[in-house]
Amino acid sequence: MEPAGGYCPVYDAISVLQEKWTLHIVRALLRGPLGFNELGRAVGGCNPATLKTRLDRLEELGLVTRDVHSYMPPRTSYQLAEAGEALQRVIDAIDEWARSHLPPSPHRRAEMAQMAALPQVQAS
Amino acid sequence: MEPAGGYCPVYDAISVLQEKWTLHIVRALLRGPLGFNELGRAVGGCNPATLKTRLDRLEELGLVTRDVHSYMPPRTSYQLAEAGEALQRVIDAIDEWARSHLPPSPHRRAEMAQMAALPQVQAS
DNA sequence: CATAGTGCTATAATTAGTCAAGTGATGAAG
DNA sequence: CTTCATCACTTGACTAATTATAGCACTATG
Repeated sequence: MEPAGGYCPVYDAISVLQEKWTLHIVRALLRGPLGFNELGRAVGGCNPATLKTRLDRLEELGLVTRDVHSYMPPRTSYQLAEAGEALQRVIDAIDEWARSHLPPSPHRRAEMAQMAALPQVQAS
Repeated sequence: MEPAGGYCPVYDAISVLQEKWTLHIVRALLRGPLGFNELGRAVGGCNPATLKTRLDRLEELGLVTRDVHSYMPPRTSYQLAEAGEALQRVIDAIDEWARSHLPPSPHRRAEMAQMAALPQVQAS
């Protein structure tokens, strides 16, 4: 699983970032630290097993830090380390690309059609 | 599988880009159009079944165009459409992040160690 | 006292991705 | 002239990743 000629950091980076939920997790944490379940909900339906796997990975890569406030009752918070926050640029780039070049999904297209059909409502 | 509050294009974008091999494919095509097997090799060993699935998806999203030059013998070339090329910004952002914040993989670390010539250690 | 919440973990089932082989025409090599 | 490789894939069997579901030990709320 290597690029044709030699090793490059971008290849590695892509391989990390393409893991399912990873970018969603980072994006959620960019707004501030969250607890485990809280994060799961923010991310939109990632199940706990996968979430734990990802968070462990992100922690070992130094993108995320885990603070255990109390064991019982359990209370933990996850937040981005510096390397994690630096992904803001990547998310921003994706954001910009999405708005200008990604065709809306069927679901969103339906929603937009609905909004367009309704009488004008002030959307700020 | 939706974010907590409403739908946003970034979420959709991330969901597309996190599919395995997708970003690798885009990155390979950024250097110019490629044939099917050629692309598979450039991408670093993606198998044909997955490659086809991804390319079909990218085509339907309008990121990639497929040109069939001849059916038999088969000759096809894949290249980025405008929306695909626009991902250059995203790749660039990942590139920059990778260089400054991603710890080298074990493999690369081994390579670098070798190059940096460990002090007084002779690997024979 | 039942219910919902915390951060997980275990098990099983589903889904996604991989591997190996094959297709059918063609060009190159033996 | 036979064999082999190459092109762009397809097929089917397999494995790895992700999911649903349940549960743990415990607190806080109603």
